[in-house]
Amino acid sequence: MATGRPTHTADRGRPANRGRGIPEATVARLPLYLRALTALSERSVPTVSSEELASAAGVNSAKLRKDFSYLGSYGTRGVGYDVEYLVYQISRELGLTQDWPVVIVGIGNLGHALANYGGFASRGFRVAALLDADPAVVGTSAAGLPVRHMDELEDIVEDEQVSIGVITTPPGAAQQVCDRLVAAGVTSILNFAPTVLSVPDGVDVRKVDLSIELQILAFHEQRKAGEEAEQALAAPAAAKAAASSGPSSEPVVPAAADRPARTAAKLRRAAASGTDGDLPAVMPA
Amino acid sequence: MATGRPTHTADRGRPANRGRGIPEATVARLPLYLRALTALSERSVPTVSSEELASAAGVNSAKLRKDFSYLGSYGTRGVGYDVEYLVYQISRELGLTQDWPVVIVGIGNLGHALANYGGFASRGFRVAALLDADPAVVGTSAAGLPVRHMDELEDIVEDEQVSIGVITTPPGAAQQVCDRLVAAGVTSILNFAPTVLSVPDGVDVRKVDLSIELQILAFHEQRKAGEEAEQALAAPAAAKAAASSGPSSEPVVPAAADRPARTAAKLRRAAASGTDGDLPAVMPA
DNA sequence: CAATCTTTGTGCACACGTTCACAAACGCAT
DNA sequence: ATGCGTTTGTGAACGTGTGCACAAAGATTG
Repeated sequence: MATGRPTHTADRGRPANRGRGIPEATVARLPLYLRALTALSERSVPTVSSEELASAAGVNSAKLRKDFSYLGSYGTRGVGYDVEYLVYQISRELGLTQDWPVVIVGIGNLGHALANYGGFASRGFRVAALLDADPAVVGTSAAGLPVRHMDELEDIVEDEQVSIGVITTPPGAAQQVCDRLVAAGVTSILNFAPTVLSVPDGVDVRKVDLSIELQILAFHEQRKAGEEAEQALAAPAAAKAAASSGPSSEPVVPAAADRPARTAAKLRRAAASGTDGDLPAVMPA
Repeated sequence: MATGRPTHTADRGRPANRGRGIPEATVARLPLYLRALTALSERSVPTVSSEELASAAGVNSAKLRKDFSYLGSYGTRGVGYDVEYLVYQISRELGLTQDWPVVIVGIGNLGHALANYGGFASRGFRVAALLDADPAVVGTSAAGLPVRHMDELEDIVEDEQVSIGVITTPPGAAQQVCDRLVAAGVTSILNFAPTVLSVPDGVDVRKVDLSIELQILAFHEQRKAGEEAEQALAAPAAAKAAASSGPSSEPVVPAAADRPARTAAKLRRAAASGTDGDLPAVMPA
């Protein structure tokens, strides 16, 4: 998911995209490349081709080359990219060569888990403080850090120069916490609460929402079930046609036929719901 | 973030987008609308205009109307949309009117947190089982459910007709777990491990990665710091020009000037790193 | 029933993102 | 030094997503 950057105030007319205007889609992929490159670096691989790296990162090689072209020309034709150099360039571009203190607000199950998360400490991110409003939680510790009270938020943000905040509170408290973070000087927020946050210009918000991800998966799952149901209806006729032709012809049976369990489950599901329920069950008043 | 749907096999030439082809971007927003609508429904609001709903969901109203137009024409001109009816239509479109059993594999801190997550149980999603490979974890319980051993995976997926799996294992185990899930019949995977998963056609993967989100925020944070540094350099001249003109004219001081803490922190940060480090520090061999 | 007001649904233009395909550039062997 | 194989960097075509602006459609009022 990506929350678009906040309409970029003071955007003096740049020549379309050159100079420093790295496309948002590219920025979102740089961490992916960086991870793959770091793995290569640990195996002491000196250079890598766009094809190999693209495969490792799960993207198209042309896309990867274009992405890198926005950073400058760091490859060598006929050879590929220097792994170490690319790691450095991407790290620098992403701002990972500096220290990023982060506060986590809301130390419930999720906040606790994030505090312990390994991927946090790496890449220049450092948990500066854990905060919670609940007196029962304040004073306990998580991941070796004490949970401090919300009232200390402003002081911590100022003292530690925190510019990134992570919200893992219940949805009801999220906007309030967000406002306090912003007022204290935080300009980037990662929101795990299922709430739409409103922030002033110049503050970035990205959201992570388990429920939304599952709903998107469910949509595609339902669509797949519907399609297989259609294919199942069309299959007998096709099979019959195939049987009537010579044995040298390609089998016309749908590819899904070799996955009995999956297909069976989906068909049962498609039968259970209306599959193709184009008729509205209730009309509005 | 969005993992594109797997190139949609059997895509008989549809007239561009009509019939059932809801754009991916629209699908990703439907859960957002649904949440806002559910809140309105609980407050017994009968109808809502695109403007109001768009504001609640944090999107443009024209976009929202276009999104709804893909589902059909469920609004009434001059009035707006019937809240209850829209809730039903979106739920049906997303497949939330049916039951979606889900398995969570990897019951560490994060898996534990997700099992307890409230947004899980709602909207038709049900945790069918918690799985882990570690004998020390198997047998314990989380969120009232027993943690079962990985070896039971295949039986559970078949018995409970699970089609969605959530991976919260360490990165090293993710691909292996993914393969087993797919082999067992799971066709949608939500991956929390920082790994690129490869799956056969017809299987959807979506990923959630804290580290990537933070890196994207860091990039924009760095960019903002650089811009403010530029403005700070240009500001004195502008301020001088403003002072020389009459008191009735608008102040030319940049908007950031009323946020001392934020600006100060960023400038310190910009000074610490190269801000505009266009000169490469090391050249490749 | 006509005039007016509100709000939807969508045509259109534009911005953004993706992919193909190929010339230019480089290493290496002969 | 020349030629050959490899791989980058990017122009161009295409597809997707966004937002404006407005006609059409319904509600409402007199």
